[in-house]
Amino acid sequence: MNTDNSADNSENVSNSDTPCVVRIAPSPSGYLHVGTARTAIFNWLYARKRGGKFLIRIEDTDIERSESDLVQPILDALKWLGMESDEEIVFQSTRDELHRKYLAKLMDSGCAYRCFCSKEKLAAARELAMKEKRAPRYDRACAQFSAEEVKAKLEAGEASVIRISIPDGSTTYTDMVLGDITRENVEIEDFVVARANGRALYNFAVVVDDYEMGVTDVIRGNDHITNTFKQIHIYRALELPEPNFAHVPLLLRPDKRKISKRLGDKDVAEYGAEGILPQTMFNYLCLLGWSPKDGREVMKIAEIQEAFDIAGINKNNPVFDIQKLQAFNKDHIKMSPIEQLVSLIAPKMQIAGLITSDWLENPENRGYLETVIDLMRERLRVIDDFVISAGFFFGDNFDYDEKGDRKQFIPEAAERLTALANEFETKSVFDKESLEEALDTIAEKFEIKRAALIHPTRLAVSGLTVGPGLFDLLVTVGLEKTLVRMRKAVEYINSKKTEVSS
RNA sequence: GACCCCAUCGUCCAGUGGUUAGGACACGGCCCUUUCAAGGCUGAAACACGGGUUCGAACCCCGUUGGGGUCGCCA
Repeated sequence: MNTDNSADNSENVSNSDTPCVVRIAPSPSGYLHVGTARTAIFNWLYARKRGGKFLIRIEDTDIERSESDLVQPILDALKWLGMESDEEIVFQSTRDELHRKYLAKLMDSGCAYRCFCSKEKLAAARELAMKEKRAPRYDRACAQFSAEEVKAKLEAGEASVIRISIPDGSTTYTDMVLGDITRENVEIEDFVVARANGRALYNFAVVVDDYEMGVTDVIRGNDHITNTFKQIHIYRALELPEPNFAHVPLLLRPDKRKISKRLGDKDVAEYGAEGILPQTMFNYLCLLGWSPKDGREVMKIAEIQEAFDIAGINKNNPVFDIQKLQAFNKDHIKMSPIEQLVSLIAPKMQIAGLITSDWLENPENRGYLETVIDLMRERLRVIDDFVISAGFFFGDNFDYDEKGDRKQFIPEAAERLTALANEFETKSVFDKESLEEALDTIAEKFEIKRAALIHPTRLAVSGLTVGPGLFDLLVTVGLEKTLVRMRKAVEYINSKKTEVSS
């Protein structure tokens, strides 16, 4: 009799060949945070792995403003990550009638009753319970009323909500991630399923919608565990089949608090705007709480899809680490197809004023941009780095790095750069070999190390002290610009000299 | 406070009864000397604590501590 663990249990509740329907159910906030994105990813992976369906439902029953300006950003962010609903998107707010139908069914089942208690009375009771260190639970006062009493109150126009009655005993379900979870039913109060105005509340609407949408597997955040017990009792009262449940750990901030918009945690779209690739985000997010167990970390989405197994999801809450996200991004930039990089980088260059909107239409320009990207991609952490570290390939308008200026643009550099520029000019071909040859010639002439020429030249041509190999850099920039920039630097160095002497 | 969940380097992830406890990010050092924000090598760094079970526990059980979540006529 071996003890069950979550992996074994998950095998029991759903075998991997069964077609499934999963859903992600965000509420419209105009914002998709990384936690929700990650939950969506797990759902999506689960569906893809089994050839099932991935659906999106917008839970907008409370928020009056279910305008598309609050919904669209969420959909956009999901799409950015490569996830779209396999069916038409469901808006919970449009299903009021359906919810009411099931509410009537619930009343008929005898598993629910009308409650006439005032909000004030309930709030006071709750407060008292907390103060006395008891769990706040509804006292079932209204469950005692006879049918006649209820009828009379209703006719008298008393406002009432609907509460579900939770039976005695205990409730256990098998979580695909956490294994068996049990709760004493006395801990689950007779919660409200419908408002005084007759509209269904969250837990009830979710059950109805999940059932109607054919959802077979509910994969959501850990924070829904208590809801799961409530929902199970709704399924039972309505005599509907229960789906499988999986509760994935919550994403935490470095200070171990739950990630939230309020605390300034970034929107998924913001990471995108800052130059994180969607495949990086996808990869990093699903590795928070899951791994392929074989040491692989930086993976393509197809690889992840292949290796994914919900039973392998951890139980503990991981901390979101932006440093590691960026490190992943560096690797994904290296592996990413050039077209993707061009399409991401070009708009940023336009904003930076480095190229015009039609610049890319010229195939020659595109080729040049691709060359530069290939030269630079090795050292990019985020897409935005490109604008900073490769701007000099596209314009002469740059300042010299301050430290580099002090260190490299010493008085002697003027003469050396001039000589080197002249030597470059004599070369019939402008390639790595001849450049290296020219540099060696001048180094010998001045009896200095190559580095004493290389560094000032780099600074003169790029304004930077770091970057790709100098000869690659120069070949890409081209002879003409190289000479102009070197001579411009010479002038600058000379002007520094006169400033000092005057 | 009640209930539920969780617990391996600073962080993420391996490790399910016998391992020098492994990898990644971050951090330190060294190398490359054509730079580094690139690359290579390397170092420091963890089984929360206490009891059991067992010949033997990071791993199984119990407790403690710590962390997280939930406790609305919100979703």
